[in-house]
Amino acid sequence: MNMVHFLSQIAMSKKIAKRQAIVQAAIEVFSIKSFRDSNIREIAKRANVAEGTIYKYFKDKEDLFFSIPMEKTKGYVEQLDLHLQGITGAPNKIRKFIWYYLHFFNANPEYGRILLLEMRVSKRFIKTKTYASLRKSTRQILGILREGQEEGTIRKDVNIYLLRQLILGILEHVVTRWLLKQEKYNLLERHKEVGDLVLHGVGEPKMS
Amino acid sequence: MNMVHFLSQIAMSKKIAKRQAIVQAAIEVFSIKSFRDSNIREIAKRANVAEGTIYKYFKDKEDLFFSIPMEKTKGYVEQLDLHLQGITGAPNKIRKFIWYYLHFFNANPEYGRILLLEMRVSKRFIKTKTYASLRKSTRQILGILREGQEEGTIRKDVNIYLLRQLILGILEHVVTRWLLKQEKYNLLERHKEVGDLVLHGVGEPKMS
Amino acid sequence: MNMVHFLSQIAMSKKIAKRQAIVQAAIEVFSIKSFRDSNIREIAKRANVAEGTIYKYFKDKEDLFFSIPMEKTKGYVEQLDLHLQGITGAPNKIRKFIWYYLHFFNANPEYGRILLLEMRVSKRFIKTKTYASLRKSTRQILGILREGQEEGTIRKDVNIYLLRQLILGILEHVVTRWLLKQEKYNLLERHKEVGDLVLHGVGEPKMS
Amino acid sequence: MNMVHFLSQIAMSKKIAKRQAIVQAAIEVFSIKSFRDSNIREIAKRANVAEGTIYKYFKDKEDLFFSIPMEKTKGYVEQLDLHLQGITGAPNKIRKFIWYYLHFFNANPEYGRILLLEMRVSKRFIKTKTYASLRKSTRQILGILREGQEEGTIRKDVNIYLLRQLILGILEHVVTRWLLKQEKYNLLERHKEVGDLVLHGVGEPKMS
DNA sequence: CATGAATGAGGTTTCATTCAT
DNA sequence: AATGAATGAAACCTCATTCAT
Repeated sequence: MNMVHFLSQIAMSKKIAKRQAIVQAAIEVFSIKSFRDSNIREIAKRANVAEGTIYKYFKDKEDLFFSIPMEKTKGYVEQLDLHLQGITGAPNKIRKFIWYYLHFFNANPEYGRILLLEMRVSKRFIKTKTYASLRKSTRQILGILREGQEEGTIRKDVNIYLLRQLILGILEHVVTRWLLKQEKYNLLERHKEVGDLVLHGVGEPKMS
Repeated sequence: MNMVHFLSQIAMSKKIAKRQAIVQAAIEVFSIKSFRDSNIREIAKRANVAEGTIYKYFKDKEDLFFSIPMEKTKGYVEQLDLHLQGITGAPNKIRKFIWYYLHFFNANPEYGRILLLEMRVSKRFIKTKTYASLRKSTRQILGILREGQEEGTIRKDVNIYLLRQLILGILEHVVTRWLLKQEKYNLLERHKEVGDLVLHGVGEPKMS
Repeated sequence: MNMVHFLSQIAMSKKIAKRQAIVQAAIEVFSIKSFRDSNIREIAKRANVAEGTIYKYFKDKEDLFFSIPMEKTKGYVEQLDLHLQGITGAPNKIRKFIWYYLHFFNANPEYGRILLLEMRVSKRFIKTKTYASLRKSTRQILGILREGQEEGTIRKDVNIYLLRQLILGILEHVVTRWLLKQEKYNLLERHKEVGDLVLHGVGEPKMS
Repeated sequence: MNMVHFLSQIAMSKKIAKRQAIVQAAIEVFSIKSFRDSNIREIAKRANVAEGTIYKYFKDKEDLFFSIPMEKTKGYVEQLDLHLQGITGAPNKIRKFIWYYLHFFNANPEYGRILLLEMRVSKRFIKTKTYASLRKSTRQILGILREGQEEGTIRKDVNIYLLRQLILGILEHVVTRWLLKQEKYNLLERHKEVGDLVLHGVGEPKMS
């Protein structure tokens, strides 16, 4: 590696670090107020950069906003994959999925507020590339459900797309309520119950 | 009834009508853009009143916004009560609840966008009186669930608060996706499947 | 005239007066700096109105800018018509036209700076309605030139469109130089000489 | 010539070349948008240099802007001199001057837009050294006019300063209109007519 | 009671210029 | 000498709210 290359690498990592700092500041600010109520000045102040600097890294305010899930999604998917490895049987995988979902937002409530309270309901967002890659991450759940149907642990007459909606629906609902109640309890408390409900339904318990 | 009283009643109903017109215009405008992106000017134009007039009926923009669910909630609850009458058994009542929920938003997508895409995730809103009365309407579902546990159609070891979250979670999720996809299909198509999923779960079908 | 009508007339004339005040302030500001270097704040200050008020009367900064010539052009054309009345013969009319042109800008140097130093060279301006009406006012000069050709005082083989360009060219040039030299001399001093030059050309004096 | 000197000469010509590249890029950019609407970033991009580099060669944006006519004027004057050589009689020289003026801008419309639509009307520009040297180039026309008066082809009672204004006025007017009309026709078409008009005036044709 | 003209604070974005590398 | 990241001031425009009529 020659000198120029070496120096450019340092410059590059500095740029990445500054970009990260801006995104982190944006997460903090956007999680308190809505997109419209947040302002660039405060993000710049928190990131310790000038306002104009933000526009060197992001096209505009919306670009910055929608850039937030990119990194976060990557980490989420990678970790989820690790957590699912070595687990056998769809039911156990579903329980793990539920656990990890709650665990993740328990650890990232600020990002949760942005993703679940703002972006999830934004007409603009669902046209974004970021949204596409986010959807991809929920696609793996379908694989688990199909696997369950093949191994006989999940009924074959269930619409797995709707089942996914049920799982995501209750998770989103639980996390959303938790966020709106200012995270006054530990989200993970719920994980076993949610798993039971999703897997066993509301009818009579199965004889074993 | 004397004349003055009579005239004042006419004046009163006129006032109520104008208030209604403003709220209706607000629903139309707030359902297109977010609270911050909507403006009073357009609401006034649609309601055929002057901008200043809105401030005779509502304290400020937020007051107008949060006034929207009041009327709507009243109609929703009344109709839901009627629909549930004469139905026996918790499972049937749950199915009817699901059907009515989907039916209501299928008929009121504009209000749906306001309630589910905006208010449901607003920190301010959950401190509102309106929110309190809205919650009351979802409280009746607990009664149905308890009834089910007593009559033996719902397992006694299920946390009914969480079960309510599951029901509301999937319904909100289904309606939210439908709204974001510009209502391109009929929401009611889903009602039977959702009921099956909630009631039977994902395990092996029960022998009858 | 009923009361409402009467009152609305007062309101109307107030609005017109305020609009006039804004235009006048705009003339003062735009004549000092270029369009881009001028700012709305200063115009508002000079007009004694709030910045936002300007946007009630004009769509945006450019709309305000291009609104300036409207009124002025009207006055110019009307006065010019009066001045040309009762004068016989194209040469005399041309002399009067030259005199009035110089007289007008001698009396309105601020407007001159805006029209001749800014608008005349603006690609945007020539697409404006205002420009169209302005051109109309220079069209009457063609009538005079045609009249001259018919009465035999102007050579028939001269391209009158080019002749108009010559007349406007020298007038614009003379006024432009005067404006750039901070109006240090009286513009009307030039009127006779310019007339001679345009009418007699540079060749040998005609024998009389 | 020693080695160091030789190398420094190469360095020098490289510097000159880079300066030229910047000026050329500036001409391209400034001819599209106004001085204020043009930006250094785009000029730097077109010149294939960094933004900061421009500030090594020019004090600031205005310095770069006003540097444009320097080179161009030099070429214009030199070529004009060549074209006038061997031509006898003021009228023929005036015709040639007109022809060359139109020819030059026909070949350099970008520079024309900068010089005639921007600089010519800039209060700042007329205080520039560049402007002084530009004026010098129009001074030679006075020599031609005096020559004409001495040889009897131009009337002695004509104010030659005003006559120069007439010639420059119509030329500027013709070229300005052509530039604003996006150069849709060939500018040189006009040259003979303009010469006729300037030389013969509008009165009766001279008997020959 | 109704109006709508007026306000002016506030926010996003651009861009000439600097300076450390 | 060249770079280009960083700066931060400046400006247009919007809009909720007020208040005189």
